[in-house]
Amino acid sequence: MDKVKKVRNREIRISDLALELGLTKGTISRALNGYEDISKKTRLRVIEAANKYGYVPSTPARRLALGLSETIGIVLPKISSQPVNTFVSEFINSISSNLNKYGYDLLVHTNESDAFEVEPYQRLVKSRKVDGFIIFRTLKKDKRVDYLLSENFPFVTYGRTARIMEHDWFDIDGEKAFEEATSHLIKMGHKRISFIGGGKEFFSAQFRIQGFRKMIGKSNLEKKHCVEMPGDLSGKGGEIAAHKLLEQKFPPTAILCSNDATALGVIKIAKELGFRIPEDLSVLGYDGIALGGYMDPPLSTLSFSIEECGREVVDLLINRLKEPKKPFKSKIAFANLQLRGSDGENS
Amino acid sequence: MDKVKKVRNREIRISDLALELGLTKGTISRALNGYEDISKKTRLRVIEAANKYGYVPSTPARRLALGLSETIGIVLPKISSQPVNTFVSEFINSISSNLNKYGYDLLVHTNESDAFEVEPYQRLVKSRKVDGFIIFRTLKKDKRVDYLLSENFPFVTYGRTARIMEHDWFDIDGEKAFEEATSHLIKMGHKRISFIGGGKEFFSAQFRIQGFRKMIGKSNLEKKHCVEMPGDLSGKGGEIAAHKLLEQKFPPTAILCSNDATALGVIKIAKELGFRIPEDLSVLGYDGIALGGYMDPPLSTLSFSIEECGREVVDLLINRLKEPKKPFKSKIAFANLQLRGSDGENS
DNA sequence: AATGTGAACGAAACCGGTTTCGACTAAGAG
DNA sequence: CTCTTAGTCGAAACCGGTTTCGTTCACATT
Repeated sequence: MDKVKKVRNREIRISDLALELGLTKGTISRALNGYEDISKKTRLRVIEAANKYGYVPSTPARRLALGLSETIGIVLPKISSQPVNTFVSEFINSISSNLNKYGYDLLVHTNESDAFEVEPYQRLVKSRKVDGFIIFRTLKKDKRVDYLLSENFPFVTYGRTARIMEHDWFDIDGEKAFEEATSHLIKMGHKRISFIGGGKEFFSAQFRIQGFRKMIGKSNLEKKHCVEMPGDLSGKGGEIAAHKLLEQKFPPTAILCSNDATALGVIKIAKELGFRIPEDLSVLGYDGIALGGYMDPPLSTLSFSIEECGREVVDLLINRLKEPKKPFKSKIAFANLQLRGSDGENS
Repeated sequence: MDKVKKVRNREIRISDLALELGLTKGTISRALNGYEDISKKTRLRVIEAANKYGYVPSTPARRLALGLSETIGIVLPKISSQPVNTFVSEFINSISSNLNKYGYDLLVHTNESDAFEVEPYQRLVKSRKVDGFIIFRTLKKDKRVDYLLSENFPFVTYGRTARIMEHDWFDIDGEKAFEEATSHLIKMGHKRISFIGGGKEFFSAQFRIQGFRKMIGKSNLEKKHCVEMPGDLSGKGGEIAAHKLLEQKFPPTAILCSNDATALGVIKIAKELGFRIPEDLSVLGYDGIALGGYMDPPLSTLSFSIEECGREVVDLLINRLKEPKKPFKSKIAFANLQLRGSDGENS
């Protein structure tokens, strides 16, 4: 691979500034970085000159000298996995915006193979391109977490893992969310409530199904009519599960889905099979994607703030970088039942 | 702001390797970078040792020495602008994946104020954090383009600008797309076809409306029944425009929308007003978002490959970096009419 | 045997910052 | 009028690579 020609930039360097002011670069550097041993007079002189000439320190040079990259890495799965969701873009948006506040940059890397491979993380660690990671879509046994822990490399997860006590994390309380959703459906008089899960590999799937089971268990509904179906968090997965559920002799009157995409698939098939929504069938999703509001009927869902997710993980990670020794922190946020129209009373 | 403590990494450095092998770091460097003046024997010895010890060059050091950041920047608008679309995440996914092939990283920055401000670009240029930019959602008169051209800084746009001959760009042929869509509707027997535009600030809006006008002009339809409405590329904008269009004495029998979000808003209002789709009203969108397929009826749209968009802009930019003097290149791709169910014959 | 040649590597400068340490100066203390 | 001391700044090392230039040595040449 032929090299990119280097075009030394004509940007002003610290030595230019030093020459101009008759100082040494060490002094310039300390003046700009607020050291106490620089007189107020020269500090002001330096700052003024820096502004005048538009001096901005060379990031590569700073990074080398400081031994820091001031960059956080995030590894995305290949898009194919969830093309239906705006989560990733909103999450990245929030993360980068919040990182910028702290003077950090966001490096986005796309995984070529599997989203959970360790390899891209290794490369980024060894090449010293990032100071920390944000990991999302966590697994219970997560190799990425294992690797970074073994390297003692800073990171935070969005989502819990089996090693919850050994790292910082932020998560939405999926269990509680599905408890709420389930009891809402029970209150609405539904007797046959089904659940479509998804992404069993994700730890989050367990919490969601637990919430469902817990409330079904507490109720006096007939368990055999409250079926749990597997899914894959895609619209297609919802379609398949819906076929199986709705073609039963006693089909559910309400279906709780692990995410909105699944719910959309369910609604599609339900309509094809002649179910009216919400009269014959209530459908609840999870994610709160904006497009759900434009469905017919508008999708009822559990929504949460992605902006908050980004902000929280960034705060946790920055604190970790600042104080590596501090005990690990975690935070849980809640999803809100957003009833828009795809759910109703059981008649 | 207190500084992050520096934890000098225990990663192996080039000097460690040099010591270990009894060579100098210059020799190690040249051996690993394929210089001709290193004997095959030592080259192999060096490579072997590098693998054995897991040596990976420090990126900050390389970047400083090379005067390159090997990083491409992209500045995202604050999410509020288009929460309905998966474009951004797919685009980023494709870009980062394609950049990785060339050994480049992707730096994602989020604009705090306006998407079209120059300021974040300036900061990234002056701090030497990136070697080039990918700009999207271009304006006809684009300050970002003006700035980067004035600095002679490499970039490529996704979307055309007024200074089309002065930079590399990739775009979808919006004019042709809307020509096709319009003539499709004409062929289906529609006599009253309306258009809802959007994002007038974007250059792309002009091409789309031009395509519409051109085909309406060529036809013998009554122009007064082929209304053009403004929009803002949001669902809300579609709703507002739909109200105005459909509450006319002679409402359109087909509405062509500048994007899918708008089309969803239109469909929502149309249904509320009692229009059956597609029997009473055909609606066409643009973008090809996956979720459109789950609408009722599934949204007909003009779709294109976002992966391709990412790949093309990356190729253009990398070539520019490799050969800064070459004449500018551009490429146009086409959108495909994807008829899913929201359009039909005019009865 | 002296000279020329090319292959292979070492030495050192350089990239542009940061940080430690020491020197100088002026003011305050005795 | 010396001696400290604090306040300022310069000098230089350092971060970890890359690259230029020159040296060394083996070997072929005459």
